[in-house]
Amino acid sequence: MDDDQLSRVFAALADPTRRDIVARLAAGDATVGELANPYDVSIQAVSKHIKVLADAGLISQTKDAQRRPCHLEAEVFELMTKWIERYRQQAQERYERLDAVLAELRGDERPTTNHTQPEQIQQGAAS
Amino acid sequence: MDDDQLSRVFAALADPTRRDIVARLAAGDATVGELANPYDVSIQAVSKHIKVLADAGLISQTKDAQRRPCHLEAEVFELMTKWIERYRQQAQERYERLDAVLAELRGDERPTTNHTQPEQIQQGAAS
DNA sequence: GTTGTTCTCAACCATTCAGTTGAACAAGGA
DNA sequence: TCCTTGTTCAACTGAATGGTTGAGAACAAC
Repeated sequence: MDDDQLSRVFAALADPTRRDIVARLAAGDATVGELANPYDVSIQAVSKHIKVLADAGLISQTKDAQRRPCHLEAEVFELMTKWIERYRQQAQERYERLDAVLAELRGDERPTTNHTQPEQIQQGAAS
Repeated sequence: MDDDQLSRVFAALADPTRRDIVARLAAGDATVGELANPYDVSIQAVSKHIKVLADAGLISQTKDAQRRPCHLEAEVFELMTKWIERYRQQAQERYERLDAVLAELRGDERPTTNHTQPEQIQQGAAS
């Protein structure tokens, strides 16, 4: 089931430590110990993080004696990008279409940026 | 803090119900009740999901009498895409570079697909 | 064999999270 | 005014999550 994998991928990347591990693996393969070094937490904790990433298919591990070098798998990123792009584009198109409609209704030529008339509720998202 | 927002966005999309809500909002704005309709869970549960999405900045809500129409915010998707693309490209480049090196080492011309020699460990990721 | 290294597994603890029910609030309609 | 509708808040429950420590497996080196 692809849906489940997508959930695992997003969940895996929801953790800053795991995103950091991914970032470092992008620069080159590394063993569990090497990856664990920069962090304050135990090796076991990092090992768990790596397992989460591997279960999501974001990384793979090979065998080298006692070592378990981790390798970033680029393909899964495309799965994510595809999902995101689909809805981003749809939303973007709707946005532009609505702007055009609003502009036409007012006999205006320049589409406005403020597409929703009622007042906005700001309840979170300190961006 | 941008890092925290990225965590919230990924965490928000790690839930299939919330991804579904996003998908439906991509087709057009909808109230909480409308969004809750298709699901078996209570309206309160969906209201919570919507709050998570709003806190992540993925959607915004406006006021219409008692109603709270939800609107998909396309900009945040770009934040994600940017993060993903950075590491996907790095990994891809490394992958291609390694293939080239391996090919050269063997005096080969055609780059192989099997870039890691040791046996792969398959511990998860039923893709 | 014994020792040291690298990593994972198991059990546990604290926190977070997705769901529930019940109450409250805000706005429109009788 | 009272009632209904739409939504959120509060308190609770059970499951999942991120961390810990301790033990053990697998391998290299002595």
